[in-house]
Order: sequence, then structure tokens, then C-alpha cells
Amino acid sequence: MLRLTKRSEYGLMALAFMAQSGQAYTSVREIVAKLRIPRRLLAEVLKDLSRAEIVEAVRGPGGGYRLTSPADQLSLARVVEILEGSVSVAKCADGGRCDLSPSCTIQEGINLVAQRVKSVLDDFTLAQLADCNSHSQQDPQPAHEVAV
Amino acid sequence: MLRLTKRSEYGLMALAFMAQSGQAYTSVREIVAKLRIPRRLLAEVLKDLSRAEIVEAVRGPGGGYRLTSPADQLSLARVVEILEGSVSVAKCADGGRCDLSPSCTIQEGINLVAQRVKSVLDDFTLAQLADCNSHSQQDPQPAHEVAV
DNA sequence: TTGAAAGGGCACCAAAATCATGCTATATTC
DNA sequence: GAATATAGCATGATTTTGGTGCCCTTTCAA
Repeated sequence: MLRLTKRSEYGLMALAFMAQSGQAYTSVREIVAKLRIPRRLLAEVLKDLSRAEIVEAVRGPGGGYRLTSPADQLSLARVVEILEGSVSVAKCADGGRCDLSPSCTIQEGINLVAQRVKSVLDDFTLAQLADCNSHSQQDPQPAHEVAV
Repeated sequence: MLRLTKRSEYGLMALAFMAQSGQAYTSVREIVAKLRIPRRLLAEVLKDLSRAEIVEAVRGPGGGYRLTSPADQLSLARVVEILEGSVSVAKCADGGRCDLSPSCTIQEGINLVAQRVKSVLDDFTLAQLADCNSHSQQDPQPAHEVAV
């Protein structure tokens, strides 16, 4: 159904959270406490984002994660690609060869659709994602470090 | 990965094929022969499309399916919606309630993304899909009834 | 120097979605 | 009635996702 996986959802939620925490390091524990999502899964996701250098990690007390670059320079496409392989409406529209390439009558078209969907995600930044929300649903408690 | 299911792929392939067959009725057997996709699955898919009145069915010898309306009036969104429930990047962006709505910090944003992705599929017609292809990959054999 | 607070890595299980198929029934034409 | 088609239903296999446990390493501070 063209659906994002939980990995992406959780990852984006966490990233949005971090975007609002500015330069401070945010621990998995903190995020889990606020966002009510499975701790280990989130850890897994953040580890992947760390490997891809979307976030940087610091161990030890006071450590955690933080964005490596400004939220308005990180596209959803990038995040989704990291967390679930790639953004494409069909295998054939990806690098992956299509099993029925010769008989497939819609490859070209599907590719075009894939491109367009991709560009939607390319054009959507983490900053926008985090922003959209703070409009309608302002935190009751003042954020730790309001930034972005 | 924002991926379409096989149901959608097969469905779209079959519809594109029918678009090129014009007013003639096309049987599952014929489509399967050309497209090399699982017969029963395709039958299943076409039945669903028939229920939704995207195609009309005629039984008996010489029967089969054909489009109920012109290919340029059928959007991919419509087809995908029928074949896999709905087009939305996340459950919460759909009718379905999100389990973590209170803690979710990106609902608004995700909804916006979902809308944009949807509109990509809304704007893409079956005619376009079938067309894209015939440019690059013309049939060696003349189509039974070239139309559209 | 020791303990607590972080993240890192690996393997694994469970649940759900997807893909695929078989069988039988019903309609239609010849 | 025989052959061609779709209609309906149930079921099994496979793949993807979602989620968890356990132990290791790093770092800070008492």
C-alpha cells in the first residue's frame, strides 16, 4: 500500500525529536520515554542512522545521538532509503532486475511514477516534517532546547 | 519501501494490455499467455477489478474482460486503492487510527507527504502508463485491435 | 578503579502480509 | 451436453516486518 515501515516511522519521529533538541545529545531512553515506541527497535534504527552518518553517537553518561547536519538539509528520501533499502514503487523500478522484464508492459510508466514519488520525498525535509507538527500541536512543556 | 504489491503490478499490466485491446473482450488465458504472470492470481485481481466496475466481465466462449471506461479516465490511485486497500504512506495517514497518536510528533507532516504521494497516483492515468511503454518497446506483432 | 550510563553487535522469534494454488460452481455459446 | 469463461471459497507457503534478549565496549564520575 505504498506504506512506510515502522522503522521509518520510528526513525523519522526520533529525528524530528532530535531536530527540536538542537545541539544536545539525546539518549534512546529519553526518546523512548517521550515517544512511547519499542526501545530496542529504536536503538536498532538509530544505530543504522548513525552508520549512515545521519546522526552522530556519543557513548557513556550524558551521551546519546544528535543530528550531524541541519534538519532542513535532510530529506525524507535519504532517511527512508537508509532505513528500508530504497524508495521505489516496484522492484523493477529499482536497481533490482524484474523477473518478468520482457513481458512487462508497463515498466517505463512505473519508472516514471517511481521517480515522481521519489521526488516528493526528496523535496520534503526533516525540518518541514518537524515543523508541520509544532504548528497544530504545541508542547505544553517548553522544549528543553528549542532550536532548528 | 513504498512498494506496490504484485496484485497492483499484475492488475496494472493487465489493464494496460486491455487498454490496447480496445473494445474486444480479453480472457485471463490470453493475458497470462502474453504477460507470463500467475494465472490464478491474475484471475483474483481481475475479479476484484470487475467488482469495482473498473472492468466488465462476460462469461462463456469469446468472453473475458474489458475496460468500462476510457484509459485516460482511470487513475492509478483508483486501481491501487481497489487492489490493496488504500494509498497512504502510514496507517495514521489513512482512516486507521494510529496507536501512538498522542506521542506521535510527525503526524501532520506525514499526512502532507501522504497527500502528495497520493496526488502523484491521482494524476497518472492508465493511458499514460500504457503509453509510456509503447514508445520504447513497440510490439513486433501488430496489436489485435490498436486503439485508445 | 570501579560502577553506572550510554551505544554496538548479533542472533533469534513471532506475527502479519503477500504470493500462489486447487477445487468447485455458475454462466454462456455452439 | 460439451467447451469456454468467470465467480467464489478456502488454504498453504514464503517473505517481510516487528520486536526482543544478551553480552560487549566506551565513557564519565565518584
